[in-house]
Amino acid sequence: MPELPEVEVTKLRLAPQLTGKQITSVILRTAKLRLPIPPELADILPGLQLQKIERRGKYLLFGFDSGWLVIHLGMTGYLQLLSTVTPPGKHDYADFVFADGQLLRFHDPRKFGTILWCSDDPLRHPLLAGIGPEPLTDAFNVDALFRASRKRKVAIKQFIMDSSVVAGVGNIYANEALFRAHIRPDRAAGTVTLPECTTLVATVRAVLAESVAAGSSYQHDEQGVVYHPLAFAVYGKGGTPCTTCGTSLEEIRLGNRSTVFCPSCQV
DNA sequence: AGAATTACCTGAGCGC
DNA sequence: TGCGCTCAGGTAATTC
Repeated sequence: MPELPEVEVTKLRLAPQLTGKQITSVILRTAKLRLPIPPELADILPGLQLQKIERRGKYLLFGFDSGWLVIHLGMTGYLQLLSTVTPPGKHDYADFVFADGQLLRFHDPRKFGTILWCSDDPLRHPLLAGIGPEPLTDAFNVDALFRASRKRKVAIKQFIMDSSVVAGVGNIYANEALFRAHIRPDRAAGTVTLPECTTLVATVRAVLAESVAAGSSYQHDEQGVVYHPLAFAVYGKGGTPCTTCGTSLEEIRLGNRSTVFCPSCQV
């Protein structure tokens, strides 16, 4: 569920609180995430000072002098920052305790998240090496998108959700970007024209950037998922009138993902 | 190679 | 009240 904006906002929230702080202890409560949490984290991290927090796609990268702590929030993960040590709840699977008493807690009911340790460049880790261009940089551009999509038969929505095509675009923002670009999500990627690719690059950037600026479209925390009521034009709104033309929004499934679009506005 | 499908996991919501 | 079912979806692995 956390997509790029949610991860970016998490980074922005944590960086001022934790940068420069030293980790004193690490508590791991399960190794059974989608990938096992490396148990040696509890030995490696204590004593290290957090230098910086970066993001690549939906991965958070916590930089230390001797390596990187890499965290992916999966579907239901979130990072809670507590000012004091408090008893863990049911799905609190990792605690990172800092010297000033702050506690960074990883919570993930569905266990789709990932925690890794990289002793060298995390961008070369197999899970990150194949990630496509960052959508909010020039690396994501019309030329690259157009070229990569030629002769591809997969639906354009699934195409832009492919992390090797562009980083960090999940189901929610794929729906929103295609609505704004007036492109039907079930079109074969190879049929999307150059002008349409131009528009799509712009709308992908726009929906992500707007969401980051708003502090993400939703927050997933101990209170559950909280959506900004007017944040989405189509996501979760199948059967309701299109905000542009009033036509009933259509809901289909693409690659087993809920897909909503306006059959009138999107061609 | 690319497309399609499945697995991983648990909570919420629903029909009965 | 509770059982069984479906859905939610990021990503990797598997199959065709």
